[in-house]
Amino acid sequence: MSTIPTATISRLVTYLRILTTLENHGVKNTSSEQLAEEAQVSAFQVRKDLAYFGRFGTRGAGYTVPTLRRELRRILGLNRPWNVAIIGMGRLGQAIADYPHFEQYDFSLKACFDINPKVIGQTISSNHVYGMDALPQIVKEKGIDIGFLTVPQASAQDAADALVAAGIKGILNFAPVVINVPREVHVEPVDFLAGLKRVSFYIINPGLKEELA
Amino acid sequence: MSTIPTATISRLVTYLRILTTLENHGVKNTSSEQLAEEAQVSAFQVRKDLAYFGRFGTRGAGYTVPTLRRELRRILGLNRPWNVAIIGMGRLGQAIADYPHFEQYDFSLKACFDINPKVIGQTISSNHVYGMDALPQIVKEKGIDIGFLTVPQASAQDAADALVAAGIKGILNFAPVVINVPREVHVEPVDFLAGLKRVSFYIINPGLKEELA
DNA sequence: ATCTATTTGTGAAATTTGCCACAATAAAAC
DNA sequence: GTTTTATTGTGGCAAATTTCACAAATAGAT
Ligand SMILES: NC(=O)c1ccc[n+]([C@@H]2O[C@H](COP(=O)([O-])OP(=O)(O)OC[C@H]3O[C@@H](n4cnc5c(N)ncnc54)[C@H](O)[C@@H]3O)[C@@H](O)[C@H]2O)c1
Ligand SMILES: NC(=O)c1ccc[n+]([C@@H]2O[C@H](COP(=O)([O-])OP(=O)(O)OC[C@H]3O[C@@H](n4cnc5c(N)ncnc54)[C@H](O)[C@@H]3O)[C@@H](O)[C@H]2O)c1
Repeated sequence: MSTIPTATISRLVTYLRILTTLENHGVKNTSSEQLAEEAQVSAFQVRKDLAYFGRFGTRGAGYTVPTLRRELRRILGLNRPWNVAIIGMGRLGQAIADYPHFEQYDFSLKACFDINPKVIGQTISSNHVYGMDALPQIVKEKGIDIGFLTVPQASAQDAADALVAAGIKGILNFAPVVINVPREVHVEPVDFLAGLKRVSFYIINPGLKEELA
Repeated sequence: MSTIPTATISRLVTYLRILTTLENHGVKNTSSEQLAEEAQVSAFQVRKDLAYFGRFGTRGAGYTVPTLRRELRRILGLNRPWNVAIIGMGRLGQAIADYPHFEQYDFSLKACFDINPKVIGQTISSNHVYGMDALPQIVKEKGIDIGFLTVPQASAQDAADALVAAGIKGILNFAPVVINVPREVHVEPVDFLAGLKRVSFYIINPGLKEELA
């Protein structure tokens, strides 16, 4: 298990989602073939991705939906609660605070932060908004693991530094900029404008899309 | 120019953003070294990425910021206006309609759509909300190229089918599901929950992050 | 109990992507 | 005008990733 492709982790998330949908529909068994079709990858790929972590199927019969789902949740670390905080309670931060689907996945919004005195002290979706100076203490007290960075581009590095100093372990970066953090902190970009620009490129270069069977 | 890595396109978007920031700060010249540092990749990578599309620098001197920026905008297709529509005017759709930074990039929000009779006919951020039956006609009339898919997971495939039937060329998919479209339509996922789950994995597996110099 | 039909798990090949060294070349210094 | 310095552009190599073929194993049929 020396190294695992990033793309594999992304696909595991997709497989998990498909398994959840199957389970909700009462489906008991599945196969690499079915997962592959839903995820739009090859069946080889599904099996190879799973093989990085162990053996989860039975030859000739395929996979048991609840079992594989449980295993993938364990592999991805989703079988434990994660405490998250939002940094920057502007339009996007507020929209995310309103989003009800976290709890369903054992992600729990524990605190909100902003730098604007007019916003600090308000209550947004039944969450108190703290000032940035309270960050280290609240992170420690509430055991916050992950920060959602929803501040303007120009403030993103500063806010990220504050999160790192407070001892956060992962950052979901919504700002359209590459932020610099120590290696032990993991950053995932969620970059809407970048996606839009990629769409632009692929529309004007239709030939450059990789062929799919 | 047979095939260009997807990762290269993502990095070009990053380089463009860096160049825009540099230009706004009045910086006239730059180098693969500087771009590499800001983008957190190697200088080789920057030069290789650019080499797919031509020669843009002068040896010994580096790159001229406005020139390289203009070239990247051309390569990415950002030197022309793009007309976009939002499908699904719930919390996220509304937040995006409010987002003012589109115009700055020659992306123009031309129409909003929903399936809920209570929402249809409303005006959101000075955009009229149309019913889904109006999609084909409005897409044609207003020359809409790109659709933002912000409907619930369960409706995403249906709404995507409607977009495809209406003749849209690209989709930014905010729903947490893999949608199935013909090859000539390009889909970019913007998947917040998937990012969150990847963070979870990398927090519990700190050893699996690729080494960086 | 044996055979047949499936479908997984995996080593090896093929492909893709990234890395690196260095020749080419332009600007600056002298 | 020549030399020095700097930095790009690129061909070849290494590493990572995907694809593939097939042996191993299991469930179900006979
Ligand atoms: N609004 C959208 O639809 C949208 C979509 C995608 C990405 N984004 C990105 O998300 C980020 C936020 O966007 P927005 O529209 O919510 O912006 P916004 O201006 O509405 O909100 C930003 C908030 O961050 C706070 N802030 C600023 N500096 C801070 C700091 N150093 N520490 C803590 N808080 C700080 C501000 O007080 C403000 O409340 C931006 O980077 C934007 O590009 C927004
Ligand atoms: N709210 C967030 O912060 C957030 C963040 C990331 C991703 N998402 C994803 O974005 C999507 C939308 O989230 P939301 O919170 O805005 O949901 P929402 O329920 O508030 O809004 C969804 C809207 O889509 C409309 N709709 C439903 N089916 C439709 C159809 N077939 N055609 C057209 N319109 C249709 C509904 O009438 C509603 O107005 C979801 O897939 C969600 O998972 C939301």
